[in-house]
Amino acid sequence: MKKTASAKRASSDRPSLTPADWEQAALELMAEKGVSALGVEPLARRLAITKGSFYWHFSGRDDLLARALARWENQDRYHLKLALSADMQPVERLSQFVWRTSRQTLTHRIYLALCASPRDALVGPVLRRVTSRRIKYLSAAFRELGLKTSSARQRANLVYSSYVGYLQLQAQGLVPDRDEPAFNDYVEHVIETLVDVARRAAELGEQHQH
Amino acid sequence: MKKTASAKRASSDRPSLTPADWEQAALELMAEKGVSALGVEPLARRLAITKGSFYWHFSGRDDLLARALARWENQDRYHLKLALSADMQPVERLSQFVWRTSRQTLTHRIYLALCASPRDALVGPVLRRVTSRRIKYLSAAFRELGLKTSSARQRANLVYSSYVGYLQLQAQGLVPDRDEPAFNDYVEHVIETLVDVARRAAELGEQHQH
DNA sequence: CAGCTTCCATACGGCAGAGTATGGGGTTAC
DNA sequence: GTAACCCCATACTCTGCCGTATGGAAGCTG
Repeated sequence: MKKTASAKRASSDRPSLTPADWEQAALELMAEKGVSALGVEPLARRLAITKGSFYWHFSGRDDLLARALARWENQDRYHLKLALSADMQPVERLSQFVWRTSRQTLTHRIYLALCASPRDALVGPVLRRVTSRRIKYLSAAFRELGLKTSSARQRANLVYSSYVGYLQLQAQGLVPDRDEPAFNDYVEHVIETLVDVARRAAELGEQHQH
Repeated sequence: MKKTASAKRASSDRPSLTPADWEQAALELMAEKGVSALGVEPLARRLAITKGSFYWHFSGRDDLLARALARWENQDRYHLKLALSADMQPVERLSQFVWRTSRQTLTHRIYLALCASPRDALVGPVLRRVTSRRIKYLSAAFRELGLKTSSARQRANLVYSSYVGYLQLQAQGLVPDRDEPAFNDYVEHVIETLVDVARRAAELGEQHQH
């Protein structure tokens, strides 16, 4: 039952931090205070430990940020792969995407934090890759729905823009929380406007083709 | 022709900075590097002057930020007032709002920077007020279009979310620039999806009422 | 038990920025 | 002309963080 190579100290009171622990704590700190708030000493204080530990695992602040971002990107890619492997109809997939926005999960809050620093040399590339992947996912779903390539991409951009904007309004506290009934109404409004209409339009196009 | 009370030094080479100069420079710096990058010494270097000048006009960094934000909020409120006073049909007003997104004007870039720091004690209240005002403007336009109060507010939230999200994608460089033809296509797609459909639905409701 | 590795604590030097103190040049007022 | 005021430069302290150097406790290894 050996977990990792660095969990050897079983008798001590504290189980010796792994790099993964530092990366996860870095992601949580960024989700709360933003990318610029990610520092070595603040993070060490948060973990009730000193810098001596950090600089044994990492070469510096940029190293930590890069590895934490890689960790997050892998998680996000894994989630997308799961969504793709699940055999659902396009409408279900799109609805699922919209509904998933509600969950104030850590992934979304980190994405929001990264959006706040798009010009960062380390954040920028990761952010662009993740965003592109997600938009491609949406675009494929709309194409399966029957839309042309250009229309599907435009609709995907629109849906994704409204997703990102909703995260922003959520951060400002100007939008109903997910436990309120008004939130369900809004999500249904979004699906009706951006998904169902496209489906009906596509069906209309099919009728014309027949 | 006395401009302000502090433009007295006419014979010297440099015309003596006013508080408005500092505030404007602060807004431009924030638009480029974000709210957290707004510091006294960096801004002084930017203006080729020393801190001694700054601390004569302002009590500190927070004072500058608060006054700069107030300045920006007034500008934004003025623009909204202009848009309201212009007698346009609701569809025109909504289209104008969408089209205005394209202009990479300073106001939009500052709004983007503020969105990145919604939890800041000074930024948060200003940001919420401005966002609420704009959404109310959109909601009123949709109500004039014939939508019910709840539907109009939902649609306004959706349009505004897509606006904010588009700013974000624009910052990531993942969206066509406004000089490319693809941009015009996209904007027309947005208007078609979020404005025209609402108009037709409202007309349909009117027909039912008749 | 001696020796090595792993992981962390402590202490230090260095830098960047905030805020303060003080003086000085230029302009206006009388 | 001189006194007062406006605006800015210079020099200073203080704080927070980075990165490094070094030692030490705990565990495994023979």
